[in-house]
Amino acid sequence: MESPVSERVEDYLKVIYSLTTEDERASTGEIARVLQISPASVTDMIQRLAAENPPLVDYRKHQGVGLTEEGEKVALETLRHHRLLELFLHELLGYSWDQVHEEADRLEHVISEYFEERISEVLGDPEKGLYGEPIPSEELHVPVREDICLHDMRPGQRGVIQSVKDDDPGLLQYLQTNGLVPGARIEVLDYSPYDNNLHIRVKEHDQEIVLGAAVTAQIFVDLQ
Amino acid sequence: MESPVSERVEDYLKVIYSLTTEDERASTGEIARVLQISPASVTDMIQRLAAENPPLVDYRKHQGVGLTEEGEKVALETLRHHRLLELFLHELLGYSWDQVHEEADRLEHVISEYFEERISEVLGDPEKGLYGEPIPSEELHVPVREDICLHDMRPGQRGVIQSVKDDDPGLLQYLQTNGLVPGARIEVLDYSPYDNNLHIRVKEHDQEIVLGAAVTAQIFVDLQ
DNA sequence: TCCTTATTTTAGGCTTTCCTAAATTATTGT
DNA sequence: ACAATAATTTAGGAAAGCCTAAAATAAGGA
Repeated sequence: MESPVSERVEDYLKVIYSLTTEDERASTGEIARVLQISPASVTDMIQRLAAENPPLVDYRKHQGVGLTEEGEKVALETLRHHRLLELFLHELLGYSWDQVHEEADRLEHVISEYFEERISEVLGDPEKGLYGEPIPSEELHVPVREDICLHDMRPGQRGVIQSVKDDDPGLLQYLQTNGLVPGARIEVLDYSPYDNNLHIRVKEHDQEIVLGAAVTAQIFVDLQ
Repeated sequence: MESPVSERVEDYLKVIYSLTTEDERASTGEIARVLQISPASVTDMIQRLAAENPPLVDYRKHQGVGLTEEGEKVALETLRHHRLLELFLHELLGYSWDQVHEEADRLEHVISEYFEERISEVLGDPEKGLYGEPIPSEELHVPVREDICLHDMRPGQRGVIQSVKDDDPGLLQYLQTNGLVPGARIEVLDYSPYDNNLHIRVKEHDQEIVLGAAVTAQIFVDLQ
């Protein structure tokens, strides 16, 4: 009933999962940008995923995609692998923060359930990842997301902007023009301990920006 | 100059390496049997490998294949990954002997050089694998193979028959008909401590056979 | 040696996943 | 509302790996 899925399909589902929120579907273009391929290729794959039995995504022309229950299951399984691997590489093999992501992205597709179990046990069945993000449980329940101040985020962390303190209209304007609005997906690229600046990427615009503490202290983010 | 190679190509090169000896090239049919695909597919792939730049195999129609220096480098790198992974899974993650092989076969293609370094260090830069086989060094030198009596081999070990004591013509005949000749690749499947019998598989014939101590004591094997 | 049998290769095709170029559908500014 | 622009989809095609059936070659026995 559950046919195994290719590594590439896992990649697509993972991206769609991360691009999707309560009431927001993922668009062809966004997926293409994240995966660094052409939009046409994405349409192609999406249609195949929707035609699977059971379907892995819910697709309607020109209206983006969402995951079905089956698709989400696969995405969460992959995500669990990823998070456990990041922790494992850091804690047990001495990887630095910026090294773990790439390795985990390759390993997540090939480790067995047994490998997952073993490293989970060795790590003490953690519920939070290297960056504080929730790790889906073995039964693929996702713990509630945690609100964290952007100011406290560090390189490698990714999340969705949840709220912005709206005292200063000028600041709000500035944030708006840079896409730093609730719902925006961001990733911290670099941190400077000297001036407390954060170098971040705003996924929507595929744009990078450096923010000072005065700004980062006003923004709250759900870790992904 | 060194273009990266697909996982499947690594599989082919690994198999050709294991099927090749001093003066024996690997045949299309053998490779097909090991990889469980059709001979036609093997010819196809072999020809592509020979057409690479630089070529990874040395191919002449109807005369089997051998590895070029480049091809051997890739095979040894993969083999090193495999052996280190087996050791790692067993020693650090508590895998049993019969569980390590399959997992290592998948992981060997995706771990980075850094991962290799890290587990090698954690394991104390070992030179012998889980089954006593030589592990290619970081510079891809293969330690000299060790001659071991089949009688002393245990489940999971694999090797190539090197020599057979030829006192007993009847025994020789028996060994011959079962493919137990120098060059034959074998794998120990089971060991019975009560009667000292070994249950082994002869790869060439994809045939299994149980041998008593009287026989196993006469056969010498190079561990792979 | 010559014929039968076994092995290898060629030919033609299929599936995945990607591409570019062209066509279609949405969105946006006036 | 409607034209210009942006996003998406369709069409046609390529490379990697696999397959089966048929053709070519090698090996072995009388």
